[in-house]
Amino acid sequence: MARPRKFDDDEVIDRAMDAFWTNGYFNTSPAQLAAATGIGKGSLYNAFTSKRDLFDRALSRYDAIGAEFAEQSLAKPGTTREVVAGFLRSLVEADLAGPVRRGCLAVNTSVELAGQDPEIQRAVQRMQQHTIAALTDRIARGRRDGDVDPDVDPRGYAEFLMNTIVGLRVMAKTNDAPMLHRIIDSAVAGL
Amino acid sequence: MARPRKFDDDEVIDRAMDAFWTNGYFNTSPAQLAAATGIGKGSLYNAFTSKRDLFDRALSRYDAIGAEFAEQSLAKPGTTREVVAGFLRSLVEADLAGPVRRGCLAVNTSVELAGQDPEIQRAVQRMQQHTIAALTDRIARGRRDGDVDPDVDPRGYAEFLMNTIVGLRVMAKTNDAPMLHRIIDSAVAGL
DNA sequence: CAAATTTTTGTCCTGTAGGTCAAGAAAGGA
DNA sequence: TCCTTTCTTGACCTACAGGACAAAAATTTG
Repeated sequence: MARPRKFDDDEVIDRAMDAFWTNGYFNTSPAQLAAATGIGKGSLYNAFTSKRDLFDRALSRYDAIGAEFAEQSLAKPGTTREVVAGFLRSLVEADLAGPVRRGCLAVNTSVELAGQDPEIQRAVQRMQQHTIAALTDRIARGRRDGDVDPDVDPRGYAEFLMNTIVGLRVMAKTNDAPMLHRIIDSAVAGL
Repeated sequence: MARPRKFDDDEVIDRAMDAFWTNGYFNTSPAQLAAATGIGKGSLYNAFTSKRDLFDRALSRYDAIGAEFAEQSLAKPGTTREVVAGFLRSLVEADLAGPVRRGCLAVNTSVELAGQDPEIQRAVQRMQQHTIAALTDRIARGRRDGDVDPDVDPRGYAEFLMNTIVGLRVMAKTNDAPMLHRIIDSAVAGL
């Protein structure tokens, strides 16, 4: 019927996500996106309407990856406190692993754009809700298992942990592993 | 001897700080800075070497303001838990008050630049240390007053609170007051 | 093979970022 | 009063952001 695409959309979105993640939205130019994805600027604008559209898709992709990771991580064996602490630690370790501290794309985006842009604000909210829901479920299960004090409100504690995670991913830009791990220990002490 | 400046440097820095705070570093142009400060672009570049230099000074100014606010706020009467909670609440309320959610300049800067720029990274660290020190002092005093459990490590808890604050100032971009206040309550429960 | 359709490449375009510079203006000193 | 010095204004400059578009290329259908 017509000439087929030479590239896979999802792969392009993945690479674009990396570029946005490392440099931020404003500081990533179409030229950089073309270089990062390996396709011409023209093809990019043909496949995706605009830089903003591509960014929106990259955010969705990030959401999907993050939601699955949380799911997997929280399904591991162990007490609630151990599992939750392990989840937070793995996030921090991922932050510290790379040569450049890119943090969390959702947090970066929230800081850079959510204050001005309601659509972005909603996207970030959705992502947070996914994590909060996963944490809530795991804590509720802990309560059923007798693993967590019945006084703990699963949803409330999950929101508190969400806030801790967001903090950690910013703090990871300027602090070392021991301090971050101490913070995690404090945060899960109530479980 | 020579023609004197028509403007006060500190006032210009204050207004520049506001512009950077609202729009971020990359997304604030020299033209905007000129408009925000009320002086010509040429004068700006005469008085300050570069956009970056002006930003550095704005950061210093922000640090000074923040440090004094923390000092004042934590010196208020009340139990340690009350005073600390009041401090966090006042930060959150400031975030929610404005028409545009600009968050915390230090956090914004950390997210936007600290990953790539070691100088910025150190500046952010300094600011965090000021807040951590103020919180540590207040908690230590609480322990002496018999107000705080002796098992609490002042410095460790201060670091944890610092992380909570950073989280809150990001979460304030996408969440409402009740949730943020619940998070604060959870965070001070260990005091 | 021709036609129709969609992609790719590369050129082109407008606006703005970030900054420079030359000219004139405002002070104090000789 | 004129000179020197520093400040201000505004024009100017180069590079790139973000995107539009035309022409050529690749595929399926008839």
